[in-house]
Amino acid sequence: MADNASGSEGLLFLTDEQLRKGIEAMFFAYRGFTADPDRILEGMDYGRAHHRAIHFIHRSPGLTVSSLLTFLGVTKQSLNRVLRTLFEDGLVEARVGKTDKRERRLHLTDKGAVLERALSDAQRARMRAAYRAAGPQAVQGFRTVLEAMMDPELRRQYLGLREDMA
Amino acid sequence: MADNASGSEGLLFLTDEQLRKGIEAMFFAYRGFTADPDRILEGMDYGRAHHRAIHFIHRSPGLTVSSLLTFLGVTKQSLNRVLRTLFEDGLVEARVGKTDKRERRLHLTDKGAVLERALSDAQRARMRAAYRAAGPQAVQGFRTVLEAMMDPELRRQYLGLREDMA
DNA sequence: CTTACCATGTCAACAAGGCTGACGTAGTTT
DNA sequence: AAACTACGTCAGCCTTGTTGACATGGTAAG
Repeated sequence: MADNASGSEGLLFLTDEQLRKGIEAMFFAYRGFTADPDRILEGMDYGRAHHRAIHFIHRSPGLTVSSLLTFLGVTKQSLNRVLRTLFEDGLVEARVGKTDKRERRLHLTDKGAVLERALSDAQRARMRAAYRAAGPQAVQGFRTVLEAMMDPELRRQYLGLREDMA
Repeated sequence: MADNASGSEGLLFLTDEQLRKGIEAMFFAYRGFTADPDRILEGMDYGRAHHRAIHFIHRSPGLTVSSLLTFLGVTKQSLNRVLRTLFEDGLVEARVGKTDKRERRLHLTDKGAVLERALSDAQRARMRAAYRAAGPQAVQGFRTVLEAMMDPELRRQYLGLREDMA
């Protein structure tokens, strides 16, 4: 298929075929994206849901349950099942909020931090390799497209917690 | 933690922080990516697994069950549960292979094609909007990074280097 | 200070979609 | 005839999502 004409001011390149390629790229890449952490978790009593919780608790220490809920986009019952095992196994601890004592602010324990490290090291290794192979120009584009693909609400979440840079 | 020095010939920009943002971008963007088809499927008796099967059958009409299996990366039992309902509802039909009669070559029916259209129209609309907003340069980078992120095996599938399904 | 929300946990039941293991049945190959 | 292959299927289990109802203690507003 000669699908050229993807000139530098680009509307013409948005053929259904091009878009389908993008869709499949997302599908296959996401599989790779989750593969390494999944491999680590397998055999332990944890799964992808635990990984996600651990990730966000690491990223925002002291966040509340309801904040975590909106990041993850699941029900509290679903999250609670996960959190409970993380408490029991001593990977996460909850401290009562200072100003509002109803809140439980979540933190990783040392033990939790160890697992977090292992998981994110694996995931970052793949991301780093991909970034290296693609180059900084491509990375910029990658982030731009992903950002544009998010629901506005989620994009706000994503951007809202950036501490710096663009 | 001043992460500056993200020079233009980039190795230095691969800080953990940068990588973490890439990871979260994947997470949030994938949610958006699946949101629209999910919305269509919800209420019907179908889910994301049906969407994936329909997608690949549409893309490669006449593919065999085992080819579909390797694209999807699930077990035959899992796939079969999905395929069965698609047969029963007349969205997909199987034709006995000409050369090898053990094979069942899968095709969408007209009815199946209608649903495929609805699903992929929704998904492409989002992809198209993101591509437009980001520009062709960014799209190029997007695809490059995603490709680099795939498992080698899956990348081969994606690039279509192994389609001996005739 | 009571009343009404709010943050969180929990019990119960259910569904989708993964998985393993074992077995069956045609059709193909040797 | 035997062995291998493509596919289907039964049965059971797991993770992770859902809804609905209810409990508890903290906060805020009347």
